Amino acid sequence: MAHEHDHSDACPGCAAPPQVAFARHDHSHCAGDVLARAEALAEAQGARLTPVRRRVLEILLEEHRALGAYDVLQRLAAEGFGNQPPVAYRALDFLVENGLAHRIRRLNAFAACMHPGEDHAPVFLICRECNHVAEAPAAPVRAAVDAVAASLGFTVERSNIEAMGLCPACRGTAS
Amino acid sequence: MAHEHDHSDACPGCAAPPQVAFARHDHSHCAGDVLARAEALAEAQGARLTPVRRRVLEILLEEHRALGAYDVLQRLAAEGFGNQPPVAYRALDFLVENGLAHRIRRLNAFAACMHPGEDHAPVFLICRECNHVAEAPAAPVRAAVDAVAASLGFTVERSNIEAMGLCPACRGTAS
DNA sequence: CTTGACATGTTATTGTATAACATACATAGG
DNA sequence: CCTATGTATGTTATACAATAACATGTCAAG
Repeated sequence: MAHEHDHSDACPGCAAPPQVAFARHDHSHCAGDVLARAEALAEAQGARLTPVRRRVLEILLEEHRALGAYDVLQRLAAEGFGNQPPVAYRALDFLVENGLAHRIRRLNAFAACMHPGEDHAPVFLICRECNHVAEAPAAPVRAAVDAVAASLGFTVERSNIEAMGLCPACRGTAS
Repeated sequence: MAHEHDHSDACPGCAAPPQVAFARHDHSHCAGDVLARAEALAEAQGARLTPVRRRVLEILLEEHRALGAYDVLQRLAAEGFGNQPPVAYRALDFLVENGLAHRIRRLNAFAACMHPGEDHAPVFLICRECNHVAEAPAAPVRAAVDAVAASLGFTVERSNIEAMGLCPACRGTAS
């Protein structure tokens, strides 16, 4: 079921190397790859990737963009899973807790993690035009956050960095 | 109406210099100072700091922490202003747009800006214990974000950086 | 004083998220 | 085998957050 994108030229958020995250490519490949790695990671962590959870992850990977909990729920319901909010939220929370998905607070939405097991708490680059989300390595950014926090005596446990702007594709098509 | 804090030893988020943001101090002083600067800034921008808007800013300054829109609304209603959600949201949106307050997405809440006119889009340090929010200078952090975004061809327009953790006071009282 | 722009007030609704409880399902210990 | 236990799922109901759409009021420029 390999296919080219038909929803956009850009494919933000795809797996490493980051340099191609926004480049045009067939992402059924990277999605499959991510799913395999996600399964391995879940196993390694003793987390159970049950049918609903796995299906939610697949949905996020297929859509390849940030999806609201109710969007996910709608798809689940259509496939015979429960059709009440907690079904979606529980699966999504599980994925987030286990590093298989991210919550994009600015969009009240969730997106599959494209680098499971690697750099958690990445920088999210959110295109305001096409709504696609890319993950960028956050190590230097987090270092800067830790530094300024430390100077105030604040201990950072988790950080969430979201940048709004224009992805390369949408900047090209600027109106 | 100067008074010492009775809700907490810490006073995160207070105005410059940042080194004292979390230090114990009388914040009625910095709040008044911020309010004066906010008025000046609004005037300079041709923005009208009307009674509701001004009152909302005062409420945020008095509370000195992130407040939900409905918390603000409740206080407004008790003082004879409108008691419907749009009243609070409009005032809050105005303050955010004019750089007088910030929206803390992680908390679905709003907090007064402690450095009106200075460094916008700061780093937010959110204490998970006392819920207090401090603003830290974000220039180096934003530089790091811009760098990684640029390497992907992404143009950053706005960024939102929120760190969860423990403020100095709450780390001391760790249970 | 009237027009136009902006601000406020109100009703109603949509969207997001969670509490609380009931049921099913796996699996390790008896 | 089976039953006790923890975990996962399903369902009902509700809480919390945000906005659409429209009516009214206010103020200053013409």
